[in-house]
Amino acid sequence: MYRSHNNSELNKENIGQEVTLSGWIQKTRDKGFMIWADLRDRYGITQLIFDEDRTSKEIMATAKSLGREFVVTIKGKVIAREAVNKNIATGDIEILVSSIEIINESKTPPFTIEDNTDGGEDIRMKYRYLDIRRQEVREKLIFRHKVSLEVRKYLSGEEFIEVETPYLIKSTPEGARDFVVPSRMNSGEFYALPQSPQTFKQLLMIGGMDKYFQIVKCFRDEDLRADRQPEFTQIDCEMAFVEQEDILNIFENLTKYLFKTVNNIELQEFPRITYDYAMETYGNDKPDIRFDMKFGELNDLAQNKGFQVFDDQELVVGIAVPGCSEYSRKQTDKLIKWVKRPQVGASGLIWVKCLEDGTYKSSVDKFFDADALASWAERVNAKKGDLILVMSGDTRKVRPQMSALRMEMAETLGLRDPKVFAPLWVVDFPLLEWDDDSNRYHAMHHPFTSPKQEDLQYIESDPGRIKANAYDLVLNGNEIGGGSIRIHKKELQNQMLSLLGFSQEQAVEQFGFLMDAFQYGAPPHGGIAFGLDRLVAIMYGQENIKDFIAFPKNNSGRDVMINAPSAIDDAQLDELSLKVDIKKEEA
RNA sequence: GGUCUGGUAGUUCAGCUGGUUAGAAUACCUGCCUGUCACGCAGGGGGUCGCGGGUUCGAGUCCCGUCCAGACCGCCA
Repeated sequence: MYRSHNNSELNKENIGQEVTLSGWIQKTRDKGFMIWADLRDRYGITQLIFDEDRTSKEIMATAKSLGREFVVTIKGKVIAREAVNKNIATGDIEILVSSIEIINESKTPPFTIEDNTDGGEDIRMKYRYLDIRRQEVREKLIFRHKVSLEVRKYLSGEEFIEVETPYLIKSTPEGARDFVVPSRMNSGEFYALPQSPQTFKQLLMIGGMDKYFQIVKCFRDEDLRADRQPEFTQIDCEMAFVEQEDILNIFENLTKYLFKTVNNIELQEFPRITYDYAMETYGNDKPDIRFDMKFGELNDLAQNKGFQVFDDQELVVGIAVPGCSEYSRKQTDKLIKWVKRPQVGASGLIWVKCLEDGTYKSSVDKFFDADALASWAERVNAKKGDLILVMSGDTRKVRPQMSALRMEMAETLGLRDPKVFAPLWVVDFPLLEWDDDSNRYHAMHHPFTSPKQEDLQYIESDPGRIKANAYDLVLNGNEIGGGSIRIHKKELQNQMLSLLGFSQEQAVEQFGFLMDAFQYGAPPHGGIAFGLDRLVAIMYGQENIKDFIAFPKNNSGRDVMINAPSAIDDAQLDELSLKVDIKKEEA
């Protein structure tokens, strides 16, 4: 037998009992006459004691030889500690060891297995199995498990059915790049891994499943970020006979339920704003509304007053940064430098200090008098003590730039409190998005999103102004879910695909199966998908999703532990009828 | 594809304006220690300064290239 108890459950009640425990040696404290060892498993830590008077010489010698991360099984008696430790659950007791077996020795780990580990990200990923022994990582994985479990409970309670959909599917040109898998039995042909189970869940609706969900891996071969992995998990949902309102309600309730059961937080009703409002007010379709700093458009107040920088620009926009009117020249210069970085790409930044005495000081005092500056202050809702920051230029450039600045200021001012949760719905997304590179419209959400009925009239004349029945759930500046009401008629789907530049043949080749299915009584339907990794990370108060994934990939899509991806041998290539021809640039 | 930051002991980092034998903490090893729990004390071992080239009397430090890691922009229907 390896254990009668785990390492967190013994306490005063157990004093006198003979127990068997197993685990890893966290640390030994050798005082010569007495040796303590912390025995760790996933539940906690129990202190073992060996001492000259009560422990045999042989066991004493074994105790001296214990190293970090040795796996041992011990038998012993639960005794009261002379000096208790209030910091751990088992702090009242210790185990006087009567026998010990070293099950497996361990090399000295490359980093310490502690909450404040000395290991950097690099080394921890290479030895991820050691990293997972740390309480911090373990807790995050358990937290994720709890969220998944509650999702399944809630949706099952609402009569959703979890159905698995295939991973080996068909590559499509729309959207992200596909990961492809060569087929041995069909030489020269490839499967693609799903970017989402989108068409399958729609087919399930046509199949009458009515309410479907799946906690499912999705794959996208695009560049990565702190909150983006090439394989990631979605809570994928679809419902038939519903309107947008039904979906928003159910999944708002799911979100509230998760926060209640997992975080013990009661969320209020989620605000709903339109995409257009989000862009005008926050310059961004996933606004962080934990703080204010709403955009104020200043065109009418600031243009044609002799300041050439503003004149003839499409947009002049400002925000009021709270409590920063005392910024020094050095600090404002730093901000100007920051917005000029290539990542932001602004051409400049104007500042106005709203001083406590009611006067203004600005970088454009030559061009604007106090009355003018006061009118700006009113427009951007600036109070005494605030710092107004203003940028100008093309709307589609300035908005994201100002948005980046808004987030940066919030970050510096500590307004992005990870323990505060501000969810909202962004609705009425545009159906299409013009792409200069390919010189055509792209679906903003995906090609199956239904246009709003009242905008169908623009489908020939001005497709760009069509709004969609599409919505995102945004939490603290992150998109954590997105969905839409889908098209369920063949004709409209065809029209949509042709808007996206598909020829009739391509449309049939790519999505003929779906449009065929629409002809056999497709019900109206719609759905949503949540990014589970991101949701879990944010609920936990973090934005980096790596620690919530047991074995994540690094920035370049590599698994540094197993060293994947890697080359495959010629025999394997032969079977797949593949030849690898890596082009190397000639010097 | 691009921008920025970093790469020095097992690990995390410091190392200025180029100058003698490259440091700290921690981890590791040895000894001591009668209640430790971040134990303490004394001692010890441990370095291809990512790699290649260049400038220089002299390079961890400056320059060029390259690889790796991280954050971001593009990209992510």
